[in-house]
Amino acid sequence: MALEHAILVSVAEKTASGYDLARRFDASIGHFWKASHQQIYKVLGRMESDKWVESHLVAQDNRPDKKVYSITQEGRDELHRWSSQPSPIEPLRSELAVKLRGIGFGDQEAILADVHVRRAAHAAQLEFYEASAAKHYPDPASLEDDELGAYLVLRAGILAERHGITWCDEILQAFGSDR
Amino acid sequence: MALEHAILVSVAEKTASGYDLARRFDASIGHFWKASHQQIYKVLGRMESDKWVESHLVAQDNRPDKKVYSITQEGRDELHRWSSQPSPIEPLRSELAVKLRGIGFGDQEAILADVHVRRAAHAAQLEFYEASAAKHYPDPASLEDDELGAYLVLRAGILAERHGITWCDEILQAFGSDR
DNA sequence: ACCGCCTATGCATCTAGTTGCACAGCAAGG
DNA sequence: CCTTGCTGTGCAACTAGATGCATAGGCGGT
Repeated sequence: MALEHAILVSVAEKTASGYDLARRFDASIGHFWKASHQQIYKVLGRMESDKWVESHLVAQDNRPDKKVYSITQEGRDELHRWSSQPSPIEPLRSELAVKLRGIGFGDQEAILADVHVRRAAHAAQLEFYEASAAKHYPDPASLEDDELGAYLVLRAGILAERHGITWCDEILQAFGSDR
Repeated sequence: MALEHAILVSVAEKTASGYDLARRFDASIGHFWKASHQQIYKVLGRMESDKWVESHLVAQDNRPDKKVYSITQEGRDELHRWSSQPSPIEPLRSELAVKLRGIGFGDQEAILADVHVRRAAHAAQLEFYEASAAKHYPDPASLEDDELGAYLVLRAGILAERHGITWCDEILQAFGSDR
């Protein structure tokens, strides 16, 4: 269960409310670990009872109060303990693969149309990641260790999208739909 | 929810018991859609009440009876209907990415050791997939459409493992641990 | 004046999937 | 003889996550 730890990393970088975290998950961490705001609030509650984080209420003008969370020493210890354990390799899960496997029983045209859409989505995401890399990490060779982590995560995104595009192209080419 | 459909494809290819399916999932489909035998039995039960499959008991010598499932017309219709819908792009989920993102708060040495292990696992899996491709699909250019599907799924596996290896290498190189 | 969107927090319900356990007979190896 | 492993089917309990709903004030546009 890594959502706790993803939140812990995010809160360790900078204190945040549940709402802030939900937005960060939409914008950055969420590219490789999705979470809805409902889930974030639920997990934050559990993390607070476990003493990994603590919160204080902050009143604001013209907007609702917010509960700002910060990491505790116990939270830091937990992060360190967790990072020293090996992480399981996430199994692949591809509905498209299942469809391809059974393409003889299905609707070939619809599947290939879907592959076209998927290719475009991968291409758009790749463009986004590459723009992000060019903007934030123009000179990767000179990064500090902690920035390096974030950069390598972005690299994973770039590699994954390229992999997705390559696969789509192979599929379309194999079925002669690459026009 | 694609497990139903993964099972449906497998049963459409060849009738099977729950046990057979569990083994197929271990050996082939399971490389891109994991399922435990408990889950398979549960889903088979639901599929039977939905009339997507039907079963009959087969007595055997020196081993327990088994319940052999076959696909119904309704099951075939459902497969076709399902394949004509677009499939959602599966979000990435990488615990290692979370660790890298927070490597400044964690145990760098342990994380890199884990990356070494992971690289080896990807390499072994790649070797397995490539051997499988060489054995079953020596001449990909001349495949029929239905074999093409299975071949392209294997290609996805190969591409994914290569992608995994590339990422591991980038990480190790970036942290100077590539020796 | 009303509509929709943003900030902000959360509960309730449902589903998919994991983990642990149970039963039962046969075969093979030490 | 005993243990381990294979064939075969399943239930029960739990957890993570998705989905839908609720509340509430302010802000900007038509």
